[in-house]
Amino acid sequence: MVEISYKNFNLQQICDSGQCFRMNRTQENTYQLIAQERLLKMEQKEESIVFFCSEKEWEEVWRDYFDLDTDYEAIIKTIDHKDDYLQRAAKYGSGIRILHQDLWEMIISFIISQQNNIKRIRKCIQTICERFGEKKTAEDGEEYFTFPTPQTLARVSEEELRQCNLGYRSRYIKKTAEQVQTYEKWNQFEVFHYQEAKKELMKFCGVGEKVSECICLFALQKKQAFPVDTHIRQVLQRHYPEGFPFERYKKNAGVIQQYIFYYDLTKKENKDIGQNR
DNA sequence: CCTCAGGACAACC
DNA sequence: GGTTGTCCTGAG
Repeated sequence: MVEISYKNFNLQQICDSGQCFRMNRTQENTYQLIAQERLLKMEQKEESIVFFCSEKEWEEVWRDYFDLDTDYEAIIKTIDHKDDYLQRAAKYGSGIRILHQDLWEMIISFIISQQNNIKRIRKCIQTICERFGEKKTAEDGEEYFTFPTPQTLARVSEEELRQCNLGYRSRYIKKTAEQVQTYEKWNQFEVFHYQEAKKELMKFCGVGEKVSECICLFALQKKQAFPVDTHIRQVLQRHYPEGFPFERYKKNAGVIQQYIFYYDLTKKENKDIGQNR
């Protein structure tokens, strides 16, 4: 068990920021995450977070995964003081961190994400893990499924993928799994710069510009990647009709994007709750 | 019944 | 190089 006190680190905000589809809230203040072939349980306390794993595992696996060596407060401080909207958004989602997730898993996850909503994306991924992943048992006896490997998904038929409700994306996934098998530069993604990584990722079937940017941000730690979906596009039009100041935030634009996304998303949900009452 | 949710791709012009 | 139709599914 490891307990850390860290200012810009909130599990609920990370959960709801739409970057990780295998992290869930299990109870009021407890969460679990399946990543790195492991199941990690966590508890959010007022001033700290408890991770139910050994000190060794925390240092070797999760420290990097949760991007602990990046100072998010410093990024927030670079925000234009006159930019009221961004100030509010960053303050609201100041506990968000950009997770260092697995490349292969992100490629498939964000291919699934196109024309899809978060709830359904989670369900689709859960299904392919249960059907094609490896069943494991955690130390406390809880069973979970790992994300299927490229080898496995390359052998799965398109029809079997369709039965996971992946729709027309089934063909993309099948083909990308096959492409990855024979892709020679796989190990080079760690050294590719942003533009090159983005371009290379778009060679995979079903990966366009938006999906590629998501993969760059959430798997390759390219914090300058700024995925623009229809949702973000609307926000930019509404709040930045003169254009968004990309130059100012260039190397951390992706972090800013996450603040905007999370702020706008949960703000809308709050509105809905208000109307229902 | 139709529309839309965090797009990509091929087939055009 | 820009535009348009098509591709699944489930919720509203």
